[in-house]
Amino acid sequence: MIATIRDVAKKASVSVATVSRFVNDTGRVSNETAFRVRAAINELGFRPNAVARNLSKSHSRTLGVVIPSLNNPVFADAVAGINAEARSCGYTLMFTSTDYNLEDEVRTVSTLLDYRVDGLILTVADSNISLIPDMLKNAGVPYVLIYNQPSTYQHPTITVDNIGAGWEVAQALIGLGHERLGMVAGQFLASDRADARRDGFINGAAEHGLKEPIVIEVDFVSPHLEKTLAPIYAERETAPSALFCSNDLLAISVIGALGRLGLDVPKDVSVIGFDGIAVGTHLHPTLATVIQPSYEMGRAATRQLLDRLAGKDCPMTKILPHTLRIGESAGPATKLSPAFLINSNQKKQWRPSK
Amino acid sequence: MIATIRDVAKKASVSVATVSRFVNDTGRVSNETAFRVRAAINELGFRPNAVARNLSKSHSRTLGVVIPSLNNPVFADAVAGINAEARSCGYTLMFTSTDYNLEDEVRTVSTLLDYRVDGLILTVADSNISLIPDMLKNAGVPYVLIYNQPSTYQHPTITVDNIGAGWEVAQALIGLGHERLGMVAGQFLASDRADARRDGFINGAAEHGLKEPIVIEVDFVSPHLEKTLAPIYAERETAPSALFCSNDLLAISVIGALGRLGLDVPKDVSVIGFDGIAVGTHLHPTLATVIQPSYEMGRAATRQLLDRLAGKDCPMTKILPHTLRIGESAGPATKLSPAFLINSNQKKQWRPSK
DNA sequence: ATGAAAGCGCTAACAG
DNA sequence: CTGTTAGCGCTTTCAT
Repeated sequence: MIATIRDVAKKASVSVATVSRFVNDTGRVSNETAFRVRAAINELGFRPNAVARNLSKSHSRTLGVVIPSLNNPVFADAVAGINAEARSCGYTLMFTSTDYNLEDEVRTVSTLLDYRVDGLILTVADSNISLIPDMLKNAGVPYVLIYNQPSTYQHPTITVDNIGAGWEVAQALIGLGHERLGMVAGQFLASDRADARRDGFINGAAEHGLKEPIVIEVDFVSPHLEKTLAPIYAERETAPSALFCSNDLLAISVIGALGRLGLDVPKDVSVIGFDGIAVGTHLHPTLATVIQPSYEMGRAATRQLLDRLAGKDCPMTKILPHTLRIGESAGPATKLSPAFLINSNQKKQWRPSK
Repeated sequence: MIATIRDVAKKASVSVATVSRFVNDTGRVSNETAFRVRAAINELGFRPNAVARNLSKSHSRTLGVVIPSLNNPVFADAVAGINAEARSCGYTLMFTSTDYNLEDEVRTVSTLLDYRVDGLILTVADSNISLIPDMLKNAGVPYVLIYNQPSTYQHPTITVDNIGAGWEVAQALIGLGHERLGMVAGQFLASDRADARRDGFINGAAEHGLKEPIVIEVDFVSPHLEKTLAPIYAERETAPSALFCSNDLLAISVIGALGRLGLDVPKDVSVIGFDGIAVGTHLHPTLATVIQPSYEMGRAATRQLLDRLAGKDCPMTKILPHTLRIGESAGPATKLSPAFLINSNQKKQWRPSK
């Protein structure tokens, strides 16, 4: 069995109080006593039991992290940021992913609460529906939402301007000459952030008098995507010449599906995603997208939470800046002509001007 | 302050022992007592303090997870599997990523040990160098390595046959007519598994009398890759016609870099990765790769760890099956001719026969 | 500067 | 069936 503070005390012929003081550097300890204690600790390989300490003090130096899925790199990046910041402040993470399962969400938060995490960082499926933020607020447990876009700013949140970004995407696409816009949203459609992105996008389109973008909802990524897109692109004259996808993963799949339908991106259709996941920059064509500073968002959320724990009062909502990257997957609209029926293989790729 | 077991006991006019029995369903409690206790619990919103419980019992129902990086989806997938299995067994995860930093590795493991996790699931940078497995073994803390490929099987490990897979890749490439093979490895080269993959690959090549594949080592993914590859592909006659990358992320970058150098994959160069990350199937061309059952590996590791905790003795090493997927990024070798200097844009893509 | 002792919230004998 | 009580390992007054 691993040595306890009592073992150390005995071996050093001091009281446990002294050992405790030495270990935590709280209160004076004479030099020679310190020497003996240090020796005992090393001999015994003593490491203070954090569980016992946590029970004694009233905190755990532990943060709960709950996100929908690690599958999406955007969350993985945020967790990396959370991890970095938390560790550098002496906190360790209790982590769970919920797979967008509402019940799991509350179950997992309850468990984390049982472990008495000092605070929680979470992105819930839909912050306008989830009971969790209110539950946390009532319980008096510090927390901050990340990525979520509550319609009212009553919960601490780190996010980007999803509406504004959606609007910018519309502007950019219109600027490239596109007139028939579409949006494709995945499981995220039932999510506050996807909603916001769509609203901004549709507004942007409306502002230019374009007819409302069609919204294509897809349930699962892989096989259905092609089937969903096929009928739409059977009629090229009416099909969107530019597609805004609610996230990068989806955008990548859409590009693939479009390719398999014989359509070239960006020559035939422009595609733009959301998130700015790293892999997008390595693709060919590179992925046009709205970049969220995910890692930074993770850090910011952690910092805010820690500040809150320290009693500082922080701004309720922090909007981090996003960046629109017009990668190669988005290009100028080309006028449709009967020629579009001919599968010309010229690779005149449009490249963004720097 | 949140209610304690004592508050409940008082309100229900019973002893704490009875409340404890009721909560943990250990020992009989009369119906009417149960009724009162339940009422008190609900009224007070009592939730047992897991920290206190953990101190009392000698376990924490907590598992430590340490992996190099969440940046690589392959780890994210494994963590998802760990999360699923652990949660279904009532365990929660303490998570940290180390960014391949050796010092961080031991620091983080120490912290996890301080929190008295019941066991650890980890992939260390290089299990043949890391002190951690031995440290854990000596400390008597249950653990299992995942993805690692220790040269001697003295640590519980869940992995795939990296050597065999590397060998198969060589065979497959040779079967496609390739004679000049190359391997490109990233930060992973200082890793046991990348080593194993390379060994298998080189052996496979040697078996067919091919000259030893060149090994291209790259430090960072993004910009340097092109610079590294450029001089090699300046001389097409000697440059590898097929590249085996130590992981999928790297393979995707290589394909991108090659493209920017004016080389087409798979027409000019075949590229095959390792891991089987999901995004690979959505690319165009789809990524050829060795699929590891990452999610399953995470689950298997967790199950094995839990079994070990339960006292069952498990096989030291468990090798899960991998699958070679010849995606579109790997195709038949084309004989070089002076024509290769001409940038012909025919899109005659090779597709794997099912 | 150091020790004694009372908790932190819960579990688990041991009595009754 | 239920209550008493002694820990679990550490922190923290309060004395000395």
